[in-house]
Amino acid sequence: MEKTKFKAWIKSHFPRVEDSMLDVFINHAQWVQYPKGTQLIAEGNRHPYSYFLIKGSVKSFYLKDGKSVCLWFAFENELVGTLKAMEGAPSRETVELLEDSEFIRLNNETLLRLAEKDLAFSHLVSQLILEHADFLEERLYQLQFMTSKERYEALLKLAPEVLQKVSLTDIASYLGVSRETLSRIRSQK
Amino acid sequence: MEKTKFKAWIKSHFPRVEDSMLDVFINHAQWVQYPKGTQLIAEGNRHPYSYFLIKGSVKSFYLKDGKSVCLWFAFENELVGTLKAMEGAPSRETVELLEDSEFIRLNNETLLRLAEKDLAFSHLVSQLILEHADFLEERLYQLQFMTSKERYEALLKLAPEVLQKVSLTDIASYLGVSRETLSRIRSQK
DNA sequence: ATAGCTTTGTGACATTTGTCAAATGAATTC
DNA sequence: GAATTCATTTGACAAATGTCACAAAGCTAT
Repeated sequence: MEKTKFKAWIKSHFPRVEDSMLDVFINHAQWVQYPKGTQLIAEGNRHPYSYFLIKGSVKSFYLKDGKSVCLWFAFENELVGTLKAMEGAPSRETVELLEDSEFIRLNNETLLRLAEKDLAFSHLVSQLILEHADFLEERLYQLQFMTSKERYEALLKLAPEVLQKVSLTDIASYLGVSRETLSRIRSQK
Repeated sequence: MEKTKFKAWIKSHFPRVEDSMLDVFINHAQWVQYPKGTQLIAEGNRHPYSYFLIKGSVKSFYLKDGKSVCLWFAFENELVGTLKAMEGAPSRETVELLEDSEFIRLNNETLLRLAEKDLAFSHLVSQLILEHADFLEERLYQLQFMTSKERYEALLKLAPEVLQKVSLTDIASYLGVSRETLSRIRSQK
C-alpha cells in the first residue's frame, strides 16, 4: 500500500507523532492518481485537500498577462498544497501536474479538526507551516540578493531534478527572468 | 501598565485564547525600552526573545556588500521577531530600532514550552507563523509580479506610516531598487 | 520519413535600472 | 547663523534584461 511510504515519511519528519495518532491520520487519507496536465488546485477556487506526492511532479503558478509564472515545483516525497486552501480561502495560484502522478490526499478540515483537539497534530501543523515559511524566506532572500545567474545555480544545486522534469520556460519564470535571459545564462557557462 | 495594551491586542487577534491562559502568558512577559539605533537582534547570533512593539519603530535588514537591505519594518502594535530566533537558530537578519522604542518582551523558550503543553497556545503559535507566512507570500508576489513603481505604490497604500519613519534609502532597499531609482519613481507622479 | 507543433536558442534593438559624480536640500552642531 | 554632516535628487553613461523576430532543435502523430 502506498500509504506506507507516506507513513514512513511522516515518522522521519515528525518523530514525535505517536503511532496511534498516525494511524488515525492515515485512515483519513486516500490514495489518488491523476494524468499529466490535471489542475489539482485551480486559481480562484477553494480546495479542500492537501497532498503528499508519492510519484510524479507538479508546478504551481500564477497567471500574469496570460503567461504562467511559477512559484514552486514539487517532486516525489514532498507535500503539495497551499496556505490559502488550508485556511479555507480561494487559492491565488494554480497547481498543475507535470506528469501522471500519484498522491496521498488529506482533507484540510479533517487535518485542522485533528489539530484542534490533539496537541501532537497541532505541533505537526505548526511544523508544516514553519517549513513553508522557511522556504519562502529563502526564496525571498534569493530574489532580493542574488543575481539571476546565482539563482539559477542555486536551483540546480538544491533541486537538480528540476532540469529533468520542468521546461526552461517554467524555470525562467520561477527565477524571475525571461526565457531568453535564462537561455543566455545557460550558454555562458 | 503597558501590558494591558498587549493583552487587548492578543484578545482581539486571538479571541479563542482564554483569559486564564492569557494571564499566565502575560506574567512571563516583561516591559523593556531601548534607544534609537539599538540592535535588538544581531545577525549571526541566537536571540532568546520575541517582542510586541508598544511604541516606536524598527527595521530588519541583511548586509550585502556592506550595505543594508531591508526585509521588513514594524510599527506600533506589531509583533517583532524572527523565525530563526523562534527555532533557536542564529539569526540571518539584524533588527534595529529606528527610534526610541518600547516593547513587551517574550521568551521564546517559554512560549514554546507553553505551546508544548497547551492546545490554545499551540494554536496561537501556529497562527503567528501563518500570519508571517502570508506576509512572505505577499512580498514574494510583489517582487515577482509587480514593477518597482507598483511595489512603491502598494507600500504607500498598505503602510503609509513607512514614509514618515523610514529613510528613502531603506525603503528603496526594501523595494529592491537603488536609491536613485526610487527617487525617480517618486518624481514621476 | 515527413509534416506539424512545441521548445529552445540567437541576434538586434529598446527599455529599465544601476553606478558614479555632483548638486541641492535638510538637519545638527558649534 | 555658519559650518558640517547626512539624505535626497539629478544628470550622464554603462550594464543588464526584456521584447520581438526568426532560426534551430526536439517531439509527436500519421
